[in-house]
Amino acid sequence: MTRVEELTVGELAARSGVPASALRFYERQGLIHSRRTTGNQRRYSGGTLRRVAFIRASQSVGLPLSAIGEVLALVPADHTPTREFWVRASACWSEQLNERIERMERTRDRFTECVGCGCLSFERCALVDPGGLVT
Amino acid sequence: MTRVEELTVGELAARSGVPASALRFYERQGLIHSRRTTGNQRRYSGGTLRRVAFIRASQSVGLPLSAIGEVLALVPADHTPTREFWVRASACWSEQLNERIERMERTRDRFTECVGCGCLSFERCALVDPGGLVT
DNA sequence: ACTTGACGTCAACCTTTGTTTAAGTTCGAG
DNA sequence: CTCGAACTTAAACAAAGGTTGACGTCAAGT
Repeated sequence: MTRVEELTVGELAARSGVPASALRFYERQGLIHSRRTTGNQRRYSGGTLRRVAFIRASQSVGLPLSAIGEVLALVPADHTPTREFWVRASACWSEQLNERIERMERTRDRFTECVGCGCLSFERCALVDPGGLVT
Repeated sequence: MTRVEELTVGELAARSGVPASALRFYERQGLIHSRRTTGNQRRYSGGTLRRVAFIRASQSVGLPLSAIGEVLALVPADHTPTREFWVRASACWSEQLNERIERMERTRDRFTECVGCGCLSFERCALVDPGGLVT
């Protein structure tokens, strides 16, 4: 009977939907961790599933692995993280997401405005370097 | 006196704020076009400034050059594009932007919900593969 | 014990979006 | 005409985020 507590790469891959190659890559990058069997195979704790889900969710909104790694560094790898860890991590993301959403809304509006206003003068109109391009 | 009608790479770079290397790259990718002098130097039409602005604005919201190229293919390179071309291009972007904004809002809410609900079970909760991860 | 599928490492490769460098050519002001 | 600044190309390099392949080992079923 397989312990639910520990997963092989393959199992983690199957459960998380993330290719094993990517999981090994994440591990090389220090985003997830494993213990090794005597035969040098990886064994992931069940909590790793959560970490992986967090990684993919974060990626899906455009965050780079490096940023994700920084946040995950705050989440203990071994023992189950307290709720607070995830709350903090999420709060951090919400902020970033809100910023991005705002930026996109601004840009969308600018697009519409710029074309709609008839100026069509991209050189001087709001569309050009609205702060989003330079930043 | 310099014609405003034609720009060298350097001038286009200065005016658009985009490095000449990037402009040459865009040209290789077919996003912008130039005529060549007898000495094989590039000369851009004034309208290229608009195309470049469009490219950067589009990029700033995360659209890949390939997608931008497809839309720009609809905008005539030589004669000044009719207003309708830009309207169409913009409409296209608005749609995509709205989609992305919605996706991000959904993800943000899921984050909050997931952590807030106390389940913290990323395996089964809404955060995991909300459709945004697979798509 | 043997076979087979999953696992291990390492290096090479891929895509995107450019930048840098080297070596050589052209432009245009004086 | 001359001279420096600006231009040309091809190719190499970068960084992110992995994938693929080669080749070897481990573990589980029969």
